[in-house]
Amino acid sequence: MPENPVSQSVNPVIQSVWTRPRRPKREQPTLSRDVIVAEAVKLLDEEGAAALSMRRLGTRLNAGATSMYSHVASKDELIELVVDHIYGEMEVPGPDAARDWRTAAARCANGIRSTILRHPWIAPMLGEVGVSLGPNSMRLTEGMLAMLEEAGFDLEQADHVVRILFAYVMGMTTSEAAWLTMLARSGQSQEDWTRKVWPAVEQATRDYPHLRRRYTAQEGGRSNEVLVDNFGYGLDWVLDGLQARLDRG
Amino acid sequence: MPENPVSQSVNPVIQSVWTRPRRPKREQPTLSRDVIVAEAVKLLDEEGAAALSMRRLGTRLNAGATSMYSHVASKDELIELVVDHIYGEMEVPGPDAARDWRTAAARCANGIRSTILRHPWIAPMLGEVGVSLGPNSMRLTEGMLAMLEEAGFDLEQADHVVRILFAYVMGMTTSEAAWLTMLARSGQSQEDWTRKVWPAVEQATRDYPHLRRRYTAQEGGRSNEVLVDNFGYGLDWVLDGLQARLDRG
DNA sequence: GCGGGGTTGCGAACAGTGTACGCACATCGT
DNA sequence: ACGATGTGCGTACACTGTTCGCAACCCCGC
Repeated sequence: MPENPVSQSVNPVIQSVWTRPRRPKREQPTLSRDVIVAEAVKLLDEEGAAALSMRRLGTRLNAGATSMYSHVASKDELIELVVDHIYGEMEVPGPDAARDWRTAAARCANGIRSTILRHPWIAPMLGEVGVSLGPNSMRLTEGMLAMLEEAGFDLEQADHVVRILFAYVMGMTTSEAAWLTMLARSGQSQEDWTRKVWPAVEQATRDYPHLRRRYTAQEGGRSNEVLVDNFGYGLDWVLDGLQARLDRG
Repeated sequence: MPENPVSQSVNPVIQSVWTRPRRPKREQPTLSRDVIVAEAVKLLDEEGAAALSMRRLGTRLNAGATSMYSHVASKDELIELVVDHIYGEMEVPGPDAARDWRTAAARCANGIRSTILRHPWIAPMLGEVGVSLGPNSMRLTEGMLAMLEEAGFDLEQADHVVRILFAYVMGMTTSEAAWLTMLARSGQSQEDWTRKVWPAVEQATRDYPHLRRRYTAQEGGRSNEVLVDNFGYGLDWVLDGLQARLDRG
């Protein structure tokens, strides 16, 4: 029988138009921006930035490779949405936080830091996306600006402060996130990894005594508390400067 | 005459073994790590990060697509080399800078900033590469550490300071670089671009009065001086905190 | 009822990617 | 003179993002 040349795709032997399984009924639009973005975040959390491809995302959603393009214009746009989704996880300073703006700012900074460390793949994306008009990112800066103005800064000062604060947090957290992702990619523990590259470090620091002393001092990698302390120090310095500026008028 | 089909792959008709042009004589090894990295930097400067592909790089070097793999293990490794090459453009504080560590640190920070802004594509790469053992990156941190210890900080403090300072500089400069690259990609001037997206901004800031006031206040984008001032403020704050810590012991 | 827009899903196809493999050749140490 | 070594490169493979056109479904006006 049937060399039926109707073959319309993978399997050249097609039984008949009548026996061919109909496409599964569409109960309701299964795809939407929200579920796409949510699944992308899940994929990124589980497998990292390199694993995000439209095809993989599609199969995870039981969808075809190109089915997302009705809801999202391009992969870059998807990434912008993902970034704003993560902004949405960050805590916004409430309106009454101006009473103690200093702890409110520190709290917000720490919140941003831990959000990024929960999704370390976001750090390079933040560098590529830059300033965005996403609603969540705007909510965050709006909250910050409002709090600072309430606390006595004028518009320009508050603008500077927000920029400086965010820059510090992003810079500090980006390097922590890079360390985390490299560790995750190697699949080893901190101790294993440092033990493994130790000879290379020793050889590379041959001509750099201070660096060598630094590495030997903190052998086995920085512990989490050390990192938090380090983050807190710099944050305090920035907030000190901020306070001085506020007192000065 | 000279339809000399130099290629034997594209054109299946091969005249003869004898008439086939011999491969051009190799005068001397034309490829090396250095020329590859240098050309990669040039390509990145001219066309941005998205344009860097092994094939394009190869053709720019009059080489085949895969000829670089004798000198460079992978594209990721090439990027690490490129990053360290850029580190090499940054000014390292000299040994006598400890006399006035504050201006030395500020000078170094400004140097890092302007180097990054000269190569804005590097910002996301710094986020992906993280800490590296490249010689130039080590020279820089070694110089910083040495200067700070000379100035009176102990090892641990100097470590903190370097990390905090770099974090601030990277964070601040990354957002500036992102703005620059987006501008370059759109091919428009600051004014054109802001004018063009203004309605979108106006609509997006409907519910965010502080943000809207901020945008309207600095309409037409931040000028260069404003950016430098902004960078300098935060830097001063960080250095103030640093100074206080030094005075306290 | 019953068309017909408009939207959503998707298979195929296209141009372009990083890179593994193996062959041709040049160079060099013996 | 001859193998060992290392460099250049054509080919090939598995993927990538994205376009296009077609099929199926929804809803809305008749």
